[in-house]
Amino acid sequence: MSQTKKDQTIKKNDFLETYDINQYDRPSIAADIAVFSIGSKIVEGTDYRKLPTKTLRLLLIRRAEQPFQGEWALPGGFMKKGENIQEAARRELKEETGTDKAYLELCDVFSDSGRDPRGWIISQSFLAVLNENDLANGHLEASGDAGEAKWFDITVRKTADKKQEQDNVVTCENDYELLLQDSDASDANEAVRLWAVIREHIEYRDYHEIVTYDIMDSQGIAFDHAKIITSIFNRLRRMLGSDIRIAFDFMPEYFTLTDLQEAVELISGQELIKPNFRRKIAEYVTETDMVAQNGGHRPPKAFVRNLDRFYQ
Amino acid sequence: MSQTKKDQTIKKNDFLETYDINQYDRPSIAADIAVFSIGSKIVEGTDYRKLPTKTLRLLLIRRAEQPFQGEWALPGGFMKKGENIQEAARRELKEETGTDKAYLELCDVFSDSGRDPRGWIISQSFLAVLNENDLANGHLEASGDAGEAKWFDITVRKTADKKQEQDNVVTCENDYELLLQDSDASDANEAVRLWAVIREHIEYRDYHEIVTYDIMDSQGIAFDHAKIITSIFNRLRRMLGSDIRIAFDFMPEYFTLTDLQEAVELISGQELIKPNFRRKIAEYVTETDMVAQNGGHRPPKAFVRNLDRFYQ
DNA sequence: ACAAAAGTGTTAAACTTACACCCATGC
DNA sequence: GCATGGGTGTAAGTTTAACACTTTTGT
Repeated sequence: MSQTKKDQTIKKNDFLETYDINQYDRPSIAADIAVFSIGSKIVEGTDYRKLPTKTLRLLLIRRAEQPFQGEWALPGGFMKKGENIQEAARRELKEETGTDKAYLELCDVFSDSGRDPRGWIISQSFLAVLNENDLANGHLEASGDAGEAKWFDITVRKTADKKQEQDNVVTCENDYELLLQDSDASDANEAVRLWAVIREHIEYRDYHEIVTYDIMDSQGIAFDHAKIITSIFNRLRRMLGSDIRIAFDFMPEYFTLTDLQEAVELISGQELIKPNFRRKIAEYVTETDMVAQNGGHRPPKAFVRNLDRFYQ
Repeated sequence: MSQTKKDQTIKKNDFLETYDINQYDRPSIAADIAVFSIGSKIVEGTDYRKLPTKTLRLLLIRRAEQPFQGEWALPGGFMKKGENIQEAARRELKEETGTDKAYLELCDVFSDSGRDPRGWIISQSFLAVLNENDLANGHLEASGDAGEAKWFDITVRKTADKKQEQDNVVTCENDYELLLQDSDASDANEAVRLWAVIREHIEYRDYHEIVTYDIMDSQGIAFDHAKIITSIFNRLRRMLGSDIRIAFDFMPEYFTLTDLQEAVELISGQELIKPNFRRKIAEYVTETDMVAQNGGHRPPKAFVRNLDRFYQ
């Protein structure tokens, strides 16, 4: 601060030897990943013509240890020295799913003090999107390290929506109900069912916004992960609004346009008009001469991504 | 991992007492902030009718200590126990600029090992936008802690643009020239002039993308901050494309539509057609009965933000 | 035959883009 | 008077949105 000219001649190496990084308190860094996919519900005994119902799914891991033993958490783990946070996330994702074929993007950072009872732990949250055909053997395995892994049908519903202005400060409070249901349960009554209510609190003051999330209620979801899940889901929805390409990450190499449209509809929560949708994504896909066989109706053509137009 | 049923009955508190967070290596966390504003160049002796030329500016701090002593770095500092990363960033921003009236948003995380010679240090990078009228006394002060602070005119220019496809892997290499020039230099020859070439490397493999930045060349910019600056500038430009509201964060409470348009043009690097621009932003502004006085031409009306439409 | 889903064409409305023009001011 | 910037109108082109219709299949 008040260093003189003379002091500045200290050599770089001398400095590095006297600098002790351990004098400061430091947090642990975790990468937590919200892995989304789309799965189909096979319902027996329905009309042979009908396509299976699809659901948006989130991958969760049952915690084998304290804290939050037995509750469900996002897959993830601690960052190791020598790797960067993106590498840590990809390593964890591969450990849990066995695949590298996934979209992976850093989203937000959760660093409130007290968010983890084990100590000062910061979570770098990631959004991942994959197609379940790319899983190690086409399905999840007990990958060992973190306990049981399961897909959950995810529903996020806005239940309240409040806006008020006072003294040039605009405050919005949005409540979201997060519902997670065991995707593969044969008996609906026996299915694991997780639940949370999250309040998004947006404050616009002096023309800048501060967004915070609070957990109002939570059942069976470990740590502050209900917050993280809700915020990443909202981000996925927003992303889709400005760039349709994220929908393709749910698809396998060959896919039908109806599958793609269903993906967009599931994420956005809105039905789309088929011809309009097809015009919109036309430039991103290439028709193949293959057809899918899926029931008592005209077989749909299979498409692949049009890489040329896909990447700027 | 191979915990038995019996072990799982350990009580939460017992667990917490035996858990030693210090057994793991941990990084330090810094918040580094790219503070942008728009400033005017007062050129003496030009036509009395002409408006001052505006430039996009970035705030940098001259490092008083090793490492990188004498070079210029983003304002920022280490996160403290008991605050979250957003609070740390706002604290640092206030220390450097004296204001709370700034847009502040977490962008990316820079965590490559070896990025800081002092040890394992992760940078959480933030974008900040402010209007210089909101600075503590209308201008920067030697705020003490971190040394000399200065505004730099920032220019980012794409100098190369390569795209190739091989084995279903698309690779893009974009080179950017980053130029930073002392905003307040009276003599152009004596002005501090910082410079870097950054290569953005985008790899699309298995339908997911990995973006990395490399510093090809750098003059006078500390740490890997040339990377951070370039990536945040690109983010600001992209943001503006999808949401015009960020442009308002450069404005004071009362502003003219020409000032607003100039802000958008400076960030996007593109000239806009006045009537079209005005139609686009019409819903975000409210006309006042005040006028600005700025030279030998029709005085422009002053506008304020239309808060109602501004926030959803 | 029929229900389900695949796939295409048409039109009106909304928005974007480009350009042309007039107005008010200080010197 | 004139150069500079403030401010508005209009028409063509493009995109979006809604709807109606035909085609193909397995049982």
